[in-house]
Amino acid sequence: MVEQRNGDQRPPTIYDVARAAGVAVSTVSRAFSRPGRVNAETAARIRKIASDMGYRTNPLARALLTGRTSVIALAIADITNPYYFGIIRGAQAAAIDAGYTMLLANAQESDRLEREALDRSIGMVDGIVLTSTRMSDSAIRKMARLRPLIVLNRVVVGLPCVVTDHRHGMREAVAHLTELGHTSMTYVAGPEAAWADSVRWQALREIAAERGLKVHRIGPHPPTVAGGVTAVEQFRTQPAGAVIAYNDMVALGFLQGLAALGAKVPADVSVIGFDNIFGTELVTPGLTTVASPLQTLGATAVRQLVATIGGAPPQTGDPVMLPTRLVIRGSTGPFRRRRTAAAFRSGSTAGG
Amino acid sequence: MVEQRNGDQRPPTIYDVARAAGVAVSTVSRAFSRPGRVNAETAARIRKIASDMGYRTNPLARALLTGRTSVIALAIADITNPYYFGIIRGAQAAAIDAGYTMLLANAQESDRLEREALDRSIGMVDGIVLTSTRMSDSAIRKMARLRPLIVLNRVVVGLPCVVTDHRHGMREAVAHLTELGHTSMTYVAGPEAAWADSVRWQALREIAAERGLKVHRIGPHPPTVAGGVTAVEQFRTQPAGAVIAYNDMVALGFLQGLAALGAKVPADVSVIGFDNIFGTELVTPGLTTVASPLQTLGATAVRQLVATIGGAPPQTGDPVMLPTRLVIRGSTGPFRRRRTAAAFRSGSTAGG
DNA sequence: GTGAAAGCGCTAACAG
DNA sequence: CTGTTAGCGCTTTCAC
Repeated sequence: MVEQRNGDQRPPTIYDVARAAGVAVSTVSRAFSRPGRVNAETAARIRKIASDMGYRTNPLARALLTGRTSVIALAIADITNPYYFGIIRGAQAAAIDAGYTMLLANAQESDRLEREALDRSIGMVDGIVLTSTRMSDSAIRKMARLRPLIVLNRVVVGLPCVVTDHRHGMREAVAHLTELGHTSMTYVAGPEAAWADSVRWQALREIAAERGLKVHRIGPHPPTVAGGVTAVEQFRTQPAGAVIAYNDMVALGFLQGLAALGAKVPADVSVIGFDNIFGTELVTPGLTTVASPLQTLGATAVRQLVATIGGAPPQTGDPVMLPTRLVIRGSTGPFRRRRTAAAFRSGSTAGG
Repeated sequence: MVEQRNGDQRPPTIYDVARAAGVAVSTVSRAFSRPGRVNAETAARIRKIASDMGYRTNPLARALLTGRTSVIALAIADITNPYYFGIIRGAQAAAIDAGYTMLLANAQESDRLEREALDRSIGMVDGIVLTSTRMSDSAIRKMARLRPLIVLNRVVVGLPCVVTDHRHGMREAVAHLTELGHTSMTYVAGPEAAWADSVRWQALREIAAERGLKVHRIGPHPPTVAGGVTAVEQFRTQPAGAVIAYNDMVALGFLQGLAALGAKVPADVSVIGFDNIFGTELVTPGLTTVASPLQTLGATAVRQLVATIGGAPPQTGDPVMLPTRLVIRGSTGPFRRRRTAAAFRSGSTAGG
């Protein structure tokens, strides 16, 4: 009703620019989005005026009309976990490349919180990347019906997924230990709900069967440094010369626990982790680990999502599988039966 | 022109719900936003129908009208840096508490990228938290005119700021070293552009003057592990018994560099970092550090921003200053002049 | 307690 | 090449 636009504080609209330039709003709009279809001079003049006025197109209005916000959501199981840093970074870079902005939805390790966060943001985003989601398959499928969606670190049949080739990684890890003379190894399990844990453990069992190795599983343990520390208690009752941990956090904790016990790494026990997160190269000895392609994981997921948003058919077939790389540091060494046995002799806390 | 709404795939709108319920759209709208002003039965019926249809209000349309998106942007200098994990986490939690969603803008350590990311998202957010921004004061002020804004880890006069009390933290660090008998210390500087670096160094100089201590500054060095490693080269030409590093990343790298040289920590050199990031407790020896209240920093900034968005007057007076806490681990110990001298005797690479 | 109607700022037809 | 116009889906007066 009130005709006085641009009253005072509120930002200038396209109408204000049009009026100032003496052209129609559509011309202003075109001057920005399709410069080719406007007289070059006019376009330049409009742009000058617009920038002088401090005009910026209102992305909300545009999105309401076009249905595109150029924002994608990245759901993360736990922002605190260094594992996700690489993923976030890769995703962010790919998003920027494609002209998208990233909305971060932290699940805080909770199914409910993840759902709520996504529920809030789903209306504002063009697509979703679910990372190590805690949601059920059916909940994921429901979301996928609302928006293009891609699943990271989990396989959901019928949806586009990007995963790491844990099986191959485990094969490399075992080969490395075998070369060092180890024939018996303990797997320190992570959370049972974790997709990666079941894949890794199953792969280890199969490989052990193939090669005639002895494997033993302890856990489950929380996928944290603390979880690794406590795992040592369980381990010492039935020690082995080599330990493969669910992930680096657990491995790092395990290393700490061993040190507290006075056990030497790798002389008494060899330890391997998974992922190659920040910190694994800083501890002493450095942690040997099966590196996940973290940044590539994030970037691949985003790129595929952006393609889907752009109209490409979603890759609902086999999941995209990214390769691992074994990073050998100081925490693995030759098997020495006597040292191992001595280190964990009941009651002993003495080391080298 | 086409009357066929709800044609096929597109989500139901408020009109669809209104039609299905046989009421006016305004009634549907009220049923959600002001349940009190609608007949209770009717409201319940409408909500039932809406949920059955899978209706969800379009946040874009709402935002276009109300001018509120319930999204805030968090600009981060470098997502890769573990320093920011705690801040992100605290910010995220506070945002959720207040009913906001967080948009992450990664600056990738670049003034330009930061500006671009913010430019893209500024239209979609109700407010902005700038963390360790690389932008100039004037650029920051310009942004602040567009949206409520809060500056983290830097003081910009006239804008609301949240910072850590580095001065006090440095005082604690020096007190700790002094108690251990150190009277001479080296400061390993971070990037010159970093606000925290200048504050920390200046504080150290003042404190040293007060107490009659000898301080020496080397650098600047990149605020990374690699930066710390290379700093050792410079340090060994003029060693001291105690080192205060710009931050934990540098300190961690410094520790590595010392180990490579065969120097013992803390017997030959004591090392202190700043921030207490992930990893400082995992290295051997653990890093003594001046802990920053990372989560509190993020949460405080967001809470203040949300208050401002809600109409509270922005706190443009003195910056909010949050306290540090000295975390003593194994990297600091008593001063031993001879050990230090011996460890860095020119050409020597042998340790204790 | 409910309905009708006017836009929020923008873009995409459709005419000229 | 440019102008006119009809909405995108929602909330908010203003009537009844």
